[in-house]
Amino acid sequence: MMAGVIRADDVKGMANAGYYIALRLGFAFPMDEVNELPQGWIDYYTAGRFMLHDPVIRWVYMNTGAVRWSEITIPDPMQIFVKAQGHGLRYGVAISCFDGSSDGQRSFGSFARHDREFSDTEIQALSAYINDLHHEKAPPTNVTTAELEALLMVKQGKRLKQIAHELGVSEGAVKQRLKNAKIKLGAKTGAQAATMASQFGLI
Amino acid sequence: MMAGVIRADDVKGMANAGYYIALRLGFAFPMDEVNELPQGWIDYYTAGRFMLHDPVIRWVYMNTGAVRWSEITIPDPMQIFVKAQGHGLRYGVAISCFDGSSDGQRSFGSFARHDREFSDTEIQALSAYINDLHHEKAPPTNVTTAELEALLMVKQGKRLKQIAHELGVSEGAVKQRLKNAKIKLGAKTGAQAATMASQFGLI
DNA sequence: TGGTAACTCTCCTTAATGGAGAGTCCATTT
DNA sequence: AAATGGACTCTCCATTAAGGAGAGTTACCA
Repeated sequence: MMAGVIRADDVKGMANAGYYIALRLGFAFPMDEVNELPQGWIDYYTAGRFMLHDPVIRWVYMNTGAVRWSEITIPDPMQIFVKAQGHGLRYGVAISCFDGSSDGQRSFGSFARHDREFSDTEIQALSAYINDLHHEKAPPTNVTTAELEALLMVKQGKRLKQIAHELGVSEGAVKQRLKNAKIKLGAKTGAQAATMASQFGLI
Repeated sequence: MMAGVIRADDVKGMANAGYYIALRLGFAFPMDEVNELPQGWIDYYTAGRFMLHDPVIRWVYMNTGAVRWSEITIPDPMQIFVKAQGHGLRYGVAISCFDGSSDGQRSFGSFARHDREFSDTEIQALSAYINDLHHEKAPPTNVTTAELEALLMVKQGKRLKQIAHELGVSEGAVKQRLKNAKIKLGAKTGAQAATMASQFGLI
């Protein structure tokens, strides 16, 4: 039996009661998140501000690796696991991934099923998935200040002519900076480059 | 003495040891954040994963209004306040703002000084500032599905021609959708509209 | 039925993009 | 002290894409 590479579609099938992924958690909050939990649970959780009390959150902050919800020993005074069951989130696995090399950023996911525990194979596949996403979202480090400066101004809705004027360089220079930025970010358009840099927290 | 309207520049002077603002915290994480804390503290805080233990964070999650750090009674087993002092964050105020009307989103800020406590007037001004930002960041609700669909594809680096083809409409139609989206978002260019929609969590 | 709002389209102007090439500033070699 | 290579910056030009003004088409609601 092989784990194989899995994609977003496979995850939906595997976590049939929903899942949540937070990518590149830094100082306090992540760079990106994927929330495929049931809307009812999202609303209830939000209104109740459960995050700080959620044993899953506490576990992923403190640990690295994977654990079934049923194996988490952190106290649950607010009965969040019980409340989650009411929304179909009965069995689950929490996965936390930490890239020692980077600036302390970690990513985690919490996946839920309503019918049975996750198998070891599934947990392995999901761990690999989180790990992949974590590395995919690693921001490029070679984008120069001049390039980011131009990207920021694009994000702010400025035109190339205006950017050139404000920076005191030619329009051609601005174009080149944006062209370089696009290559480094792997973006096809200026709009995509600006949103990517924004999500990476570069600008 | 008047509180008056304050801007980002004024905040830097008022919180002379740094500040942190999280805007529109929903399910777990905020839509936007401003981090003007000292880099040394950011690194230490990140590496130590203090967030879940930080009495300030716990306070702003549970309460609405403003409180001086010295008045917070939540236990601080990890001595985060003491550790913060080593980075110049000696006196502080936490401000939490909740807009009952919206979908449970709240915003908060934590501001620090190294020399003295914040005055009531300052706290009032900072509260107003957070409140303003909170309302400024309220996502528009009138952007249509078709418009968001087009914005998403712009964000993904697609060209108008390709978007039109994939959606089965004319290129002019796509332009019109983007124009409407820009008006509703208050954006000057498609790039700005896409990044704004992205930060609002609309796409 | 007149008003309004979303969507659609065309025509024209202006802006962005991509390719090829060249000068500048460094740090590393020769 | 050249020479080399790399990263960055800038120019020019041809092509393509985006933006703006205006008007037509549904469809729905008062």
